[in-house]
Amino acid sequence: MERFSNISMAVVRRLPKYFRYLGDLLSNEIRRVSSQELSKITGFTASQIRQDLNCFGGFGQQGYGYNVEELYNEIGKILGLDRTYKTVIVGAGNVGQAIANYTSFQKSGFKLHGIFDVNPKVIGLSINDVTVMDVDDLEKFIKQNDIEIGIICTPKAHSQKIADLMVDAGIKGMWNFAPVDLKVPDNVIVENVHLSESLFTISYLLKEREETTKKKK
Amino acid sequence: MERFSNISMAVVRRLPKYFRYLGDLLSNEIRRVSSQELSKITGFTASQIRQDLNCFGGFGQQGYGYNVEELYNEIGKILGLDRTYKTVIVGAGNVGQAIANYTSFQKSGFKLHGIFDVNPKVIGLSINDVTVMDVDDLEKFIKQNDIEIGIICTPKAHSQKIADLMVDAGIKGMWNFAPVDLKVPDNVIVENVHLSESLFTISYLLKEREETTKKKK
DNA sequence: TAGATTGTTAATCGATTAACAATC
DNA sequence: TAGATTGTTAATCGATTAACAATC
Repeated sequence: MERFSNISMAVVRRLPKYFRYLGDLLSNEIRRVSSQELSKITGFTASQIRQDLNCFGGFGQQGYGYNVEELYNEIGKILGLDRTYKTVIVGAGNVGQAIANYTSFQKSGFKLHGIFDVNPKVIGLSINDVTVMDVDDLEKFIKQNDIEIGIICTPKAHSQKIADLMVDAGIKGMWNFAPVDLKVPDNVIVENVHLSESLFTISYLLKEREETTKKKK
Repeated sequence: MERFSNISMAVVRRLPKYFRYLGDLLSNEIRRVSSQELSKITGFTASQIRQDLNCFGGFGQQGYGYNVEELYNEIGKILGLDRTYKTVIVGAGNVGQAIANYTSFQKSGFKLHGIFDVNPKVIGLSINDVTVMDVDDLEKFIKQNDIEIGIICTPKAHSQKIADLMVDAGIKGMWNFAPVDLKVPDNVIVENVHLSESLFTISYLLKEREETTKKKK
């Protein structure tokens, strides 16, 4: 995946966290916040917060801080959450179904237009008001409906094939839950959710914790 | 979360990826691999791979490279995958059920001992041979069964409360799917899977891509 | 032995933190 | 105006990459 700007991924990955905490402040009807207060809430340093925000513009005011609502809206726009996205899910197994039923994504603007599977037993079923279709129709569906984001919830062995198909159909981004690193052209975005890698980090850290505790004794 | 060793998290997060690719090589019956070949496969530099592996010991041999099976087993041990872990899921909604049905985690040694929920309608149901219990019994269950890992799949508003309860019951690690940053004591490990943060990264990158494409024209 | 490739140190790069002038 | 807090530059820290001697 090629990058198109000079904003580092480290910064980009903090943006959704700012957005979430600002949303919390907003629902608590807090109007203004300083980088120092945000630092306490988020755990990032005040300096880092000011640096991060300044990548995108001067949203603050000296002596005052940041207007919560304004900053929330601005970061929403930066994240591209001021519009909707057409999505499809491929793979109607456990993960695919869970994502399909996860209403908060729909609320954020990620609209589910189709679910696809190979299994004749699930084709035709309706999940969260979306019918499961045959994966043979995937390419045509993406093209005809201008789908932008493909959510890959297929088994490892089929995932690259599905990704290739989506690329041919002109998909712009993929959210990949399969435990593979997909090969796609530079202009296609892939965001991985590698659950087992996340899980194995826990066992690693548990082990590390145990070893160090032993040593200290 | 306190760290107990001087291995950086950047290194730790690459270990599961090495493990996965070595597993792939192993099932393709490839016996040896050099850091250069691993570099091609993983996308990390050969230098980084050698540095990473050397944090844990000299697994390679000059002039030869690494024995795939040996390295796979060693990294498995480093990740703590040479034993089993007792887990419980809290929250039998979409995500909780998907995780419960995800058999590959069980195969990796993460054994599901219980599922808990507040909803009387789901209490008593059986998911993947595990009965859903009342969350009121969670603390007792964790203590009596020496559960080490708690998987939090509850709504945002209840998650910190559940985490507190687990900490009191002596849980060692948590896999958190709720969109909150849990507050736990230093010796308890928390690994977050913040799905919406991951999703919002896609919309950000799509927008960035679009803007830069426009400019180039 | 000669060639290949590791282990490891040094150099570079990038990200985070500190500091402070600008200014509300 | 005085106090507060940003925006921004400079300093520090840590992670990645390059280089090469060691050695199989």
